[in-house]
Amino acid sequence: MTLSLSLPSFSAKLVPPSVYKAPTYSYRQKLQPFSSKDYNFQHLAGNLSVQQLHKAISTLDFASHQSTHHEQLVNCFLLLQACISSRSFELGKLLHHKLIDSGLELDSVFLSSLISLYSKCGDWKKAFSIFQSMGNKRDLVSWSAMISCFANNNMEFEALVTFLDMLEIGLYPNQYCFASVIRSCSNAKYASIGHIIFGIVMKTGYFDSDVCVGCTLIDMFAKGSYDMDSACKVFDKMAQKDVVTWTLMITRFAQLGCPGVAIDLFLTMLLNGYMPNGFTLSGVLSATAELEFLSLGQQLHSWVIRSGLASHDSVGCSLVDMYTKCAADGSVENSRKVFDRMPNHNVMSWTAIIRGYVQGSGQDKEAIKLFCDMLQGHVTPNHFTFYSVLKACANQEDLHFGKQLHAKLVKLGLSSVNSVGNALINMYARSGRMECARKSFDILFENNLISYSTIVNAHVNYLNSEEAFESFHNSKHTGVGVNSLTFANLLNGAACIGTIGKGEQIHARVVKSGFGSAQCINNALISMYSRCGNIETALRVFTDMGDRNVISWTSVITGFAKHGFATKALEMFYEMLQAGVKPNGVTYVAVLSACSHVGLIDEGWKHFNSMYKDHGVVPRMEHYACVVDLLGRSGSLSEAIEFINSMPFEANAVVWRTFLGSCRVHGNIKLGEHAAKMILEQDPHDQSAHVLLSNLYASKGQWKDVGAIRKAMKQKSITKEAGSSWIEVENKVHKFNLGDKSHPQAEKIYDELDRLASKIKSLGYVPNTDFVLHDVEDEQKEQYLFRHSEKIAVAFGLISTPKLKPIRVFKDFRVCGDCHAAMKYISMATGREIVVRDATRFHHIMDGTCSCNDYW
DNA sequence: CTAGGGTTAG
Repeated sequence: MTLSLSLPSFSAKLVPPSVYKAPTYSYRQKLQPFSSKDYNFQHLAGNLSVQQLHKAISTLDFASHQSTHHEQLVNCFLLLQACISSRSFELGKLLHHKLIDSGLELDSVFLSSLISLYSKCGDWKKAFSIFQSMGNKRDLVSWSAMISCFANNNMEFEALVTFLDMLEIGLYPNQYCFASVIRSCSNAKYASIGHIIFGIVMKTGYFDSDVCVGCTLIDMFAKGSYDMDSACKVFDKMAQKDVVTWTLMITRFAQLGCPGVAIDLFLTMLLNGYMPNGFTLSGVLSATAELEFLSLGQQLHSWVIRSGLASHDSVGCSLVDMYTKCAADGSVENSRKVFDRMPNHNVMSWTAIIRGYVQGSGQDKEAIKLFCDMLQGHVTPNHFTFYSVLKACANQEDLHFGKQLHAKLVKLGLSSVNSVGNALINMYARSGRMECARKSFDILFENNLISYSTIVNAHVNYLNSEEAFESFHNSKHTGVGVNSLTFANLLNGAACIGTIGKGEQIHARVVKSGFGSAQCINNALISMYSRCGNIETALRVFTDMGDRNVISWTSVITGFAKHGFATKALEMFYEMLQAGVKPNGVTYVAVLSACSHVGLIDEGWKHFNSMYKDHGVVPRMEHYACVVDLLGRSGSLSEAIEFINSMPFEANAVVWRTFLGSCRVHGNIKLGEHAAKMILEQDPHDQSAHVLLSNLYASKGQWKDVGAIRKAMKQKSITKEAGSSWIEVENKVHKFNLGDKSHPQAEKIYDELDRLASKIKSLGYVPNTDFVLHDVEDEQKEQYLFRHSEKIAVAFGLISTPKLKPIRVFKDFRVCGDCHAAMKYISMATGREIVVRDATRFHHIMDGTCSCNDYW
């Protein structure tokens, strides 16, 4: 549906305000006490409690002759107003039904209020039927009420059409009408119409004279186009301001990521003599929470108590939230105190405290308990509540409760709401139930970037590379709630898989979205390009970005390290120190691994010794593992084991696994067995220990030992995960397993493999059957080698990509030694550059040599 | 009579 609106014909229909006559009729002037002697509505209507209202309405007696019809109407009208202002909509409806039964005729004033009643309780159909039944009794007020009703119920299109219809019949809009119609332009879809109406409002003068109109305009810019500049211009030009205006500006700045500005505005507001109310406080408290500005939060809290605003619902919620977000140690104590002292709890306060337990302290069991308490207290959870509880469930080993919630959510129709759906995806993905995760994704109302980023991350964690981006391809950028973190997540997904095509697409979206300068995005871009094999572009992003932090530097150093450019990595490291950026633990992992990838043993030692001494970074297990790798990889196995024994804490499986890897490379069975023993002591089911040791035996031809390990694995029901390789061609990821024939072009691929085999043999390639891990005849061994997934991926790359482009292959495990050798020959035979990323590093293979110098 | 401001999220 589109709405076309052209300014000339539109304004030609406007009648000047003086022509329009406001109704002279007023209920206020003709108040009379109603039949029941118990209530003097004239005084009480505004202050009736819900119980009193209920009694008054249920005891209404229209048959009584003590008062005239008009007096009865006047009093009913007051009751209706009381119902609306106390949000007792059910009572309001009861009143309406009683009036219908009484047969009293309702005038346009009364009917407009009824439209408002139904509008506010969400029953726009009823409101509309009243409006339609009014026929020619419709006046400006009833039109305004109807427009407002559509705006309230997310029917912007209908609101705008109604507005146009009203102009059509020659009514001139007043401030109420403008406020409603502008509100429906807060939807980004109608931003351009909003600008036209803005122009008209400027001419009418309502913009200067009416605070409400100004407020809706501010919101139109803030909500519809995230355009705080224009919002500020409206704010500055407004002749009249009040608490609401200030509050609006404060909350919008806080919501749009400028909490500092929000707090400044709050102070300016105080300096200008405005008295903040509950809404203001809750807005500024959110800003405070966002900045984790605890001391200001505490000051505001004491002010809240002194000013008596503590009983304000949303202030309580904001305080609960502020204390959880500001607690450096994640404690919920302060939040809990605020929560317990709140006079009444609603969905929001329950959700705030539950969220506190989940996010702050990770006390998931307590969060689930609170959720049950909430249900017991008959408070209905909303999708935010479910979001938090599902997060708590995701951390439980037993998904029983989580599944129950899922069933409940389906019944409530909430499972397709984005935030809930994302929480479900997360919950299932965490426990590896990818099918359930996928189903939760498929039923989402709106597959926006955030849900894509959730499912992509979920798949990435389980290395379902071909599925991860399958859906991303068609994703639409809805822009709703997307922030820099969304993009960073997506980039991380692309990086994990190594799909540079998707990575570039996301990069383009980032640029379009205006998040291009965000530091976390640039850091993610550096990492993405480098992990996808394009270190040059990674470096360019790094050079071009304005504001670099440790993460930016570390990302680029890691990039160089992984690509085997140790000297470049170390140069960057020194440059970073020169720039005055303090290295952290991750930086040292990058530096040490750079050294170990090229065998710079002395340099590595130097940094390991200086990290604490010169930069105060305490070496952790992973740093020790780097040194073990540094020594072991270079063949100094006995030094490595000496180093392990001298560590200040007991080596964990990671360290031993690193060492076992070195034993495999250098063929040392005795030390390898020891390492495997140490790993299995910590975890008898460790898969890598079994596989590495078995491979070590196999390479030495000790088939009996290989068999023994196989048997042991079978007994412990440990399965060997099959390694796989993948390659991206024309934006699609093609994944291959060992001996894979499932690809549609399998026949062509295997033909190419055969051709390659004979071609490279003539160049001197000798199959290295040490890498065949089964005990079979030599001839068969050779065939086995040519079924390796990395060779299949390379062959596919050769037949399906243009000649000049490098072939980028990814493997989830270490590349096999024979494949590595074969690829060097293949690069010679075909003149193609082959880039391989395996579990540990990159290999750039060209003209028969590899950037790793066969040291890896 | 009809209009403006609030919490929680990936």
